[in-house]
Amino acid sequence: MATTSRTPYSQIELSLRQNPLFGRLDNTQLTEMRKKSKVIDLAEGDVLFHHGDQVHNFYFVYKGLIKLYRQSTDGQEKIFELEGPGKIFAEALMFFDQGNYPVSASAMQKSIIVAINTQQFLNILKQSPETNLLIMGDLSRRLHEMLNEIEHLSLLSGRNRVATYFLDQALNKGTKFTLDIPKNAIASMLSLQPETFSRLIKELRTHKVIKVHDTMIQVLDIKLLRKYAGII
Amino acid sequence: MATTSRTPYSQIELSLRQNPLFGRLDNTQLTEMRKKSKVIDLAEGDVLFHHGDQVHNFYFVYKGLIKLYRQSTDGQEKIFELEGPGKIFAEALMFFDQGNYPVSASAMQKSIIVAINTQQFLNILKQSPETNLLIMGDLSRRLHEMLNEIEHLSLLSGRNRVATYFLDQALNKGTKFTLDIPKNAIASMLSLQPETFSRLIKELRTHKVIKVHDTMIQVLDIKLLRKYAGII
DNA sequence: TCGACTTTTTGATTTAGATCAAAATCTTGA
DNA sequence: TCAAGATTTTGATCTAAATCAAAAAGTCGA
Repeated sequence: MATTSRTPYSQIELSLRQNPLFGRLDNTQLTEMRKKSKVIDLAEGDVLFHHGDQVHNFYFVYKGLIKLYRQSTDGQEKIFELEGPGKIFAEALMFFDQGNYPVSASAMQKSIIVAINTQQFLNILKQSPETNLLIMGDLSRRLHEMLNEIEHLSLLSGRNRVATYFLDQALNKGTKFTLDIPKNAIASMLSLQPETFSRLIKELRTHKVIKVHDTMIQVLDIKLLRKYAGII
Repeated sequence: MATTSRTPYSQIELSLRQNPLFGRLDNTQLTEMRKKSKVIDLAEGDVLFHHGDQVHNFYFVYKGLIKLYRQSTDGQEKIFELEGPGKIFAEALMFFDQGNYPVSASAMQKSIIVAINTQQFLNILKQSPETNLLIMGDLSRRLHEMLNEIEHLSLLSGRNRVATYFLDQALNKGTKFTLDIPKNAIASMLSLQPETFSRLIKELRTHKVIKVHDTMIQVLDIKLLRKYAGII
C-alpha cells in the first residue's frame, strides 16, 4: 500500500522546482503549496487511484514509474501513458468540473511521488497567469498526442505502430537504446497483444531493420524503419 | 471555394453571444473581436484549412456542418469530429506554440461560419480570466472524450462501438432519432469501413435491437443495445 | 544454486474486419 | 422524368491480429 514517505520534502523540492509548472512560482507560493503536499512511497504494483475516484490531488514523480491505464470489463488493460521522474500527471483534471479521475494510476516500480492538493494549487494559480498558460500549453500538447494516437489506431496497422514506436525511441535516445519497461507494457501502449508484438519485433529483426539483444534495441536501417512505420 | 459571406455579422452576433465562450465578454470586447472577424460562406466540400496549415483563426459555426479529419497517405480518411451550429472549433490551438492545425476542416453541407483572429482573441482573453477557465474546461472535456475514444479503439470491437454510438444518440435525442450525416461518415468516425458498418447495423436489426427506416433509427431494446455495447 | 514464478517466444488455429466486386438504392440536376 | 452519379447493401474472399496452448527464457527469493 501507498505510505507517507520518510524522504524529506526538502530533498525533493529541488527537482520539483525544475518542472516548468513550478519554476514560475515564487517562494511564498512554493511554501504555501508545500503545506498541503505529501510525499508518498509506492511499492511496485501499488495503486494510487482508480478510474472514477474523486480527484483531490495531482502528482509529481520524484522517482520510479507510474502507469496510467484503464481496465475493460473482461480484464484487458490499456496503458495510456507512463510517467517517469520529473513528470507531473493528472494535472489536467484540475479544470474539469466533475472531478473524477478518468484513468487508474499504479506504480510499475518502487516509486516516490508528491501529492499536491488540487484546490490549493488552483488558488495559487490565480496569482500566476504564466503558470496558467503553461498548463494550457501542456493540455494542448496532450490533446495533440491523443489525436495522433487515435489516428494511429484508426489508420495504421500493428506493424506500422510498432515501427513508429521504435522510430520515436530512436529519435529521443539515439539509434541504440534500451526498452526500460516490460514488453507486454509496450504492447499494451500500442494496443496489441504481447504475442503479436513479439512477432512484429521478430519480423523487423529478420528483415534487418533492427537488432535485438535482450532489452537492447539497435536500429540498423532507419530509412527502412520509416517505411515500416507507414511514413511513405 | 470559401468566400466572404453576404450574411451580416449583426445577424450572427446573437447566436455568437449564446456560446459560453463569448457570453462572458463585455460589449467593448465583443466590438474589438468583431473588427478582426470575418463571416465566411462554404459550399459543400469546401476545405477551410488543411492539416499542417498555420493557425490564424479559430471558428464559430453559424449554420451547416464542419468535419474535422485527417487523411492517411493511402487516401483513407478518419473523421475526428463534426461541429454543427453554435459550436466553436480549433480554439484549442490558440495555446499551442507551434501553431499548425492538427487536422483538416471541410464543410459537409453548405455552411456559414465566423473566423475569429486567434492573436487578437488571446489579447482579449488576458482581460477575462473567466473565459480562460471556460477554455480550460473545454480543453479538458475534449481530453476526456479522446481518452474514451482511445479506450474504445483499443478495447472494444466494432460491434461494441456501433452499439455505443447508437446508445449515445438515443441518450441525447431519444430512442427514435435520425442519422443526420451519411452512414459512411459515421463509419469513419467509428473507424470502420462502410461495408462493416452496414453489416453491423443489419445484425442489430435482425436481432431486434433497433428498427431502421431509411435514415431513421428506433431503438427497440435499450437493455440489449447496452449488452451489444459491451457495457456488461 | 535451485526451483517457482513471470515474461517472452513460438506454433497452430480462429476470427473480426478489410478488401474486392457487383447489385440495389438513393440523390440530383438537366 | 430520367439518366448519371453517389451511397448503401450484399456476397465472396482474404488477411491482420487475437486466441489458445505450450515451450523457452529470464527473474528472484529462499
